[in-house]
Amino acid sequence: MKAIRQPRLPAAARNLLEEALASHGQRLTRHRELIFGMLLSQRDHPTADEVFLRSRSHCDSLSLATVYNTLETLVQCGLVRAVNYEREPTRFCPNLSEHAHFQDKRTGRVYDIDLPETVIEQLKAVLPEGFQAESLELYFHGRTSPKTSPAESNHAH
Amino acid sequence: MKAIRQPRLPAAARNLLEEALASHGQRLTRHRELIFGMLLSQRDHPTADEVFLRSRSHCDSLSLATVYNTLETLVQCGLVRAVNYEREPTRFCPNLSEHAHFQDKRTGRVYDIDLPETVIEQLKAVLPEGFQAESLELYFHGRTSPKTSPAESNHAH
DNA sequence: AACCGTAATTAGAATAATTCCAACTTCAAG
DNA sequence: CTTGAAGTTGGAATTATTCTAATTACGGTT
Repeated sequence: MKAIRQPRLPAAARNLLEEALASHGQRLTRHRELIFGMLLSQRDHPTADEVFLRSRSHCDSLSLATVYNTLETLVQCGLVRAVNYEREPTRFCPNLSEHAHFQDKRTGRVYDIDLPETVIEQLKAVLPEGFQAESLELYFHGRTSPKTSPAESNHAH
Repeated sequence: MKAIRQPRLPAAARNLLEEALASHGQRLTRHRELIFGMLLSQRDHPTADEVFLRSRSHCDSLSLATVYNTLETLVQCGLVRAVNYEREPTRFCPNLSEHAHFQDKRTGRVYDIDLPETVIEQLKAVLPEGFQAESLELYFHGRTSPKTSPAESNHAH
């Protein structure tokens, strides 16, 4: 697991990661740090395979299985959301705020769409008696007009 | 393609099917009629495989490939919606009204949730300039309380 | 610093849903 | 009838993901 030159995670992100892992009884490892960092540094909703390729350049001897394991762990810990469009491979998105997703028909690219708290309330209000939602996924699919379509990453942060 | 005893489709449904197919340059065939009928008669969001098994009992020598083809055709024609939860196999749902889906954590069962027009408007209003949605999928995931949870099929019709 | 036990990682095999393909059949129109 | 396009077929191929069994790393304890 020789790291070639592992990019250091900003302290805030590192703490977030460490605590989220700890609260789920998991250790902070170099791989988890690396992969979480990769997701944060290029927020374009990569697939597991893309994460693998990107991470590989920082750590040889990283296996695809580890990437899957790690992404799963991050999802469990609530640090990352899994984004499933149609029957495309699952994409991953470092969480932070509640949001929906929008996929551009033409490019396949996925964008984050902020969801105001009020809208989320409204959505949950749509459920009949007896249904308790624990999660909610909202997917749009359509076109972006070239003029206004945002750049590669959604929120710099 | 010997039909053993193909259930006849109600005239209304048959017309709907025929017209939707015609408007997309497709023929009405026995298989398409059968499979559409299967979806209508048991609206529990079956997977392709389940549709295959159910249809098999009415038509021997039906192939799984045809089921996939036919379901795809029905989706193209707007008669059926594909429902994708997590990375489970795609389920199919005969359309009619705009609605969301709710999956029960415990049973895995999927329910239709009516979406009032006003809510849909609100949702589309959430999109920033430059995003034009052509479709919208809303997925809930959670628990149903046994008391109030609905029976097998969502809307008798 | 060596030891232990558990957690993490690994490579590769296995799985499962879906798609592809090339041959065959059906059917409507001429 | 023939003909050709559309529909169907079984099986092979693809692909994302999960599983497995073996190895390695690591924190806590002497």
